[in-house]
Amino acid sequence: MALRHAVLAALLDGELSGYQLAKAFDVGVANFWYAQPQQLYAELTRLEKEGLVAGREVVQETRPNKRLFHVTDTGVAELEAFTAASAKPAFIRDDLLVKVQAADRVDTDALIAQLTDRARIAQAKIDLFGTLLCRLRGDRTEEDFLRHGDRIGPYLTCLRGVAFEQENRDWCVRTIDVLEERRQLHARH
Amino acid sequence: MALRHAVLAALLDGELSGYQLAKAFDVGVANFWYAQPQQLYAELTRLEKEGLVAGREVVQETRPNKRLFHVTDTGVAELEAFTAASAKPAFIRDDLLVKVQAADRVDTDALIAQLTDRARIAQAKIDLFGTLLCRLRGDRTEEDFLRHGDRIGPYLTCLRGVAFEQENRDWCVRTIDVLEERRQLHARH
DNA sequence: TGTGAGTAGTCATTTTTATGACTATCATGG
DNA sequence: CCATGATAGTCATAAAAATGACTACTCACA
Repeated sequence: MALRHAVLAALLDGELSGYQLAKAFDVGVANFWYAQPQQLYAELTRLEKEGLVAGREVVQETRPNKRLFHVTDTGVAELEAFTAASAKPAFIRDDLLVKVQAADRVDTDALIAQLTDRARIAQAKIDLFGTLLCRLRGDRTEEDFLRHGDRIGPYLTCLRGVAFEQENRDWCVRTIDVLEERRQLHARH
Repeated sequence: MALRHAVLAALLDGELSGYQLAKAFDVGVANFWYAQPQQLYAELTRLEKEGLVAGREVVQETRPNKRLFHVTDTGVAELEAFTAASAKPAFIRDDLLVKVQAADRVDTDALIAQLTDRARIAQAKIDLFGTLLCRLRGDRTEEDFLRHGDRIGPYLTCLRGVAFEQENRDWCVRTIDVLEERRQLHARH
């Protein structure tokens, strides 16, 4: 039960429809979780049945009606309990790392292509999160916002997301360098 | 099918028993994957049935017999294909981030306790990976090893693991600072 | 003499996560 | 006027990951 809490945490920002939630989770919610729309709708249904979120129907003229959800007091209590419980340590679990682990036995070109692609994606995320951070803190400095802002949770997780992606990009670039240098050394023989 | 390739990649280092493999995956194989022993035994059985790994029985006097597995040519080919296929972008998916996302609504003390704990675990991993890196490169410098070593895959993934955990630790410390400062500001009113 | 820890595994089941295939309506561009 | 893409979802099923409950033997320690 993890997506469950991710949904609750995401809904703390205000009322959202399943569709809007899906948009947020599609980009990874600042890298802290990722899920398909179907998973979110299913989770929202379960959460509502258990009374952790409540939805209200919003009738719309020009587009399909939607249901906006918010976290109930029971839901906040659940998040409290979740926070107090110990978290299992995080790990990366990334296909790309598996590929690099096998670097000595697989095609270098294919691997470099994957790394290049990943570096590009990471950079895009850095940019995205950068603008997101600016939007969150408004015209305040980061220091000021973190001291006095009234909703810093998303900002803090977003900072983690940026750091992760920078590290990701840098490691990809470094790994590409290593692989290319080895290729050249090998070619000379 | 992801654990599958992680197992194949891990077995490239040489013959391992399910039990040894479980030891490696227990610490996270340099943070690139994590799995329970039962999952590994099950995966090894499947892999053997499909001919991607082969095992040989080793009879032992003093302790239970074991089966050592190695990757077959078919297995290497599978890894090749896997490497060529595009990887889905990685994301963190960490309970702790979910908790921090909800920081403004949950108990600060509980959250700080979690962050402190995580920072400690991260530091332990940094140390662990540090010694692992030393062991992998022997008496060579990192540069020299990466240029001329003949098994650099695990070293590269381990570098990623170290960077990840450093980032993890630093972010935890920073977040704790922010939360404590806000608590003090709040207490004064 | 039994208690706990380490080695080496198996079987069954649940929980969680992910995918495929759908239904509607509206707006926009060509 | 038709195709595409956005909005707003549902239902069923597959795949992956995680858990619980076991067996069996050995060794060291108190």
